[in-house]
Amino acid sequence: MKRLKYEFYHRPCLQVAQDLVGKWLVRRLPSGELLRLRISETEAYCGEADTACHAHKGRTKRTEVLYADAGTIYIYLCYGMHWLLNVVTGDAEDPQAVLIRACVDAPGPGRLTKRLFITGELNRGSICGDELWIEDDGQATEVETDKRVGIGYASQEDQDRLWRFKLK
DNA sequence: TTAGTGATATCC
DNA sequence: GATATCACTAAA
Repeated sequence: MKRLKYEFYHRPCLQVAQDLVGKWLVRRLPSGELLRLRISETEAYCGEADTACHAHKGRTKRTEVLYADAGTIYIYLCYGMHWLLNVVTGDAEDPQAVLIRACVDAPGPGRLTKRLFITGELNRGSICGDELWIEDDGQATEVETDKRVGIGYASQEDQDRLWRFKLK
């Protein structure tokens, strides 16, 4: 098992999103217990030019994290009850991120975070730290693309982009 | 299909 | 200050 480092995340978000499929998301609980889930679905949100990206209207208190350097964790509360997990990619000051949408045995971004006890406390943390990280088992994976979901507010053009990546 | 839930952004 | 909106889920 190889732990993914800064260099992995310091690349264009489309590439990172694709490469994260099939990797292992590892969570260390305060109790010390380790939980591992295999990532089965991701989505890329590619900066201010992408109207589906939270940062497309510019910097706000909430999107500030997206402007941080690669490997920063971006977590926010959706619909008042679901924590969604993202990882910042690319250069600092370039607000792009990858949403971890699902793992094997944990379909849906909200369920995934619930299963791993992930909450807003981890927001702004590092994905290379000791609370949450991602490992590569070296196994080859087949990835298929699809349209992103839940972004009806974005431009038609952006809604049609195949920026969702799934384990085949 | 629809209700539930609360932070955030945007508008007074 | 108020309200509209949301990268969702569970129950029916």
